[in-house]
Amino acid sequence: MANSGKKKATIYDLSVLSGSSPSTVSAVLNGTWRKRRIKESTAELIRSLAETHQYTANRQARGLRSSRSGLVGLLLPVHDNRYFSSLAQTFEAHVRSKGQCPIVVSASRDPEEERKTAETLISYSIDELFICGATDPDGVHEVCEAAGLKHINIDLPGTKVPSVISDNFEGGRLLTEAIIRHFPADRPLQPTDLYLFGGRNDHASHERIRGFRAVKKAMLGDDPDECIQPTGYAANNARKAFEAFYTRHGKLPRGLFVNSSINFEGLLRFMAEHPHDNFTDLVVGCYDYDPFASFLPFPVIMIRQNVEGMIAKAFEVIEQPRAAPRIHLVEPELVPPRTALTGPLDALKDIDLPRGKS
Amino acid sequence: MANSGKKKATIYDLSVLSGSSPSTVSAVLNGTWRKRRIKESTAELIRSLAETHQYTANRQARGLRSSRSGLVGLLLPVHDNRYFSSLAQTFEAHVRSKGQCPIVVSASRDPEEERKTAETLISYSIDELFICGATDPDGVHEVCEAAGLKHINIDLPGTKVPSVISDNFEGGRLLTEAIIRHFPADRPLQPTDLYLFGGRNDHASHERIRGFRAVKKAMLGDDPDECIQPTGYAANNARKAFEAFYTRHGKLPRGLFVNSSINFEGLLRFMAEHPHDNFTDLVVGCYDYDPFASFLPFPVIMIRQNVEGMIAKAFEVIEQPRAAPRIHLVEPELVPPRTALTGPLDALKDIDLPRGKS
DNA sequence: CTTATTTGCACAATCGATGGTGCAAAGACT
DNA sequence: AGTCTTTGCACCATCGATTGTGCAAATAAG
Repeated sequence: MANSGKKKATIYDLSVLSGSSPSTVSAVLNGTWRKRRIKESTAELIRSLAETHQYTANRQARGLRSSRSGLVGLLLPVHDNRYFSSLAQTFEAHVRSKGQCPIVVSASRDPEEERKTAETLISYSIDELFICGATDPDGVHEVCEAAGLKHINIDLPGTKVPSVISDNFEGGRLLTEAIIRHFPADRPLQPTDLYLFGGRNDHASHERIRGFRAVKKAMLGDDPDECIQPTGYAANNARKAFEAFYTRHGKLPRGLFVNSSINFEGLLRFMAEHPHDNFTDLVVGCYDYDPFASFLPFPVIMIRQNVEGMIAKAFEVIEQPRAAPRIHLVEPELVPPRTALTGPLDALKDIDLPRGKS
Repeated sequence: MANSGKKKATIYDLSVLSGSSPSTVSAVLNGTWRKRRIKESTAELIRSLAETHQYTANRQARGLRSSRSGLVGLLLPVHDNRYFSSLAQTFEAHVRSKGQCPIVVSASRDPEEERKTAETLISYSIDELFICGATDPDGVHEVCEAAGLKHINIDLPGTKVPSVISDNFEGGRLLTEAIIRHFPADRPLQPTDLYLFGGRNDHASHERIRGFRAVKKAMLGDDPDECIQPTGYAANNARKAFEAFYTRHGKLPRGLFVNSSINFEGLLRFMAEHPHDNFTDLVVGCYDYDPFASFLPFPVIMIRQNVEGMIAKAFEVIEQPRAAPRIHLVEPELVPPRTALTGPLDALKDIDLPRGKS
């Protein structure tokens, strides 16, 4: 670590150096100087001084005065997940393009932590908050509302402000249909061959399950309750559920609808404990996309949510002064097995910096 | 979105309500009140008022006065990556446990953007900065140094302040050895059967390559230069390199050392374009861990970096007043094929909130 | 040469929390 | 009762940038 004693230059330093007042310096450096009829030459002098002294405005002071901070918050369940980190990546690009600074935090899907975390962000006077995948969006809403903070829901809807979410019903339908069609006509899937694992009592799970059941009923004729196993969003819970099924039936279901990649990891954990099983008669549909999962040794059909579309829509809606608290659906995309899609990172150039040191 | 007119309560509001002065309110609510000899009953009154009015201190005002913000920065190359998002997750837990607020941003491995981003964070008066995987750590150092900001390098080392990084040489050695040993004795690997793809002119790549070459030389007797293909950190560049090799030789190398998961994605993209190839005589070693990759239909040996260990070490070192700019190595872990490891998310309880609405 | 107008900028209040200082009132002590 | 402490708190400057207002000097108009 390092911490030299140097301090940052302030408008007062520059005002002394330039022989003008702090307010003049401030106006010049924040762009409002024409309105204040500052001479071009004065502005030029101050700008060059700022340049040589590496002046940058103290955001805390500016924010205190203007009660805006330039910070835009994103509240996630977790970072450590392909879908959410992709949201973070896209979110950051949008925020930075508006000249603001993203502040991304996670709250573990815990309602209490969600509210506390929102409070913390509010104490930094953030300008807007994007509430993503929250277990209790309306709880966070109360907190934002009390602070007069603009906010919007993503991924999981609330009832108080607009929500931008995936069309989970349609995605569930698409995925279920693709799983069923993947089986050959001579060995078709029976209703009890197709199970859904993962998810919980949230809007997304409900919709996906609704889509799953609708398609099952329509295509397979029946839709037994036992085939729905909303085991939550934890790999180990999913693993236990697969294990339990396996113990009871001596095999896995032929068709699996796995709700989210974290539960797919649970399936892997289960498989790791059964190294001699080949799972040849198995088709997995996963509501989430991961390129590696797509190439696993059994057919894996995936859903990729339209992250860029959702973020863009959310930024559009949050700017509308008095938008109604309706749900905006964004269509997800079905990804066939063995597909390597590009992501937000592909937009980056891969630069190489020639470096002096080895 | 929503934005009611309400304002947050301030110490001035509470001072009026309680009949005491703002400084008394401040002292009570920030814990310094005993030092100021405030009566217990006064403190109690103010605390209850703060409670009912949902008071939280304005961090910008506090930060302005104290020239600290409670923000701790993490500068990443990208969010959208299992390794870095796992670092973000672990970082956040550490920061929050100290009562501070994490602010995680990415700078795309671009030296200029890295410096600019650091400047932005500095303008928010962050208290510390963790520089992770930066292409030009010393460039960021200059910026921090000028602002008197404590900072430390992670993942890629700099020369000016301490660095906490993986033992990439050892990791490279481990991985290379495991790849070679994975081939049966009757069909052993030849020197030109084992290629390394990915990475660039950075410290981590150098060390991994050094480990790779050392083991190759020792175990296979030779180590041709052509087997080193540092194609960068972009999936498509890697894909092209695999394609080029394939075009030239009609097959892939039997053994592949893939430097980072993003380049592994490049391999998948290549494979997606060759759906009829089975790639049966192939062993991949990847310097990064991903559970799905671990279960691919060919043997995949992986390296998992010790994220928790690195973050913990970094927090330890950054608190040392005048630590020398040395490199702290953290040992990575070899992960055999078909292994589903647990991650930071497993520490979270999977709570379910019973909700009124469907 | 006056009066009106415009130009160019300085002054000072403000945002909310902090912390040094000062000073009454209450209590201790002689 | 008079002096000395201690207690309990108020007052005020401060952090750095923003912004409404005021006022000279320069210029234009008559």
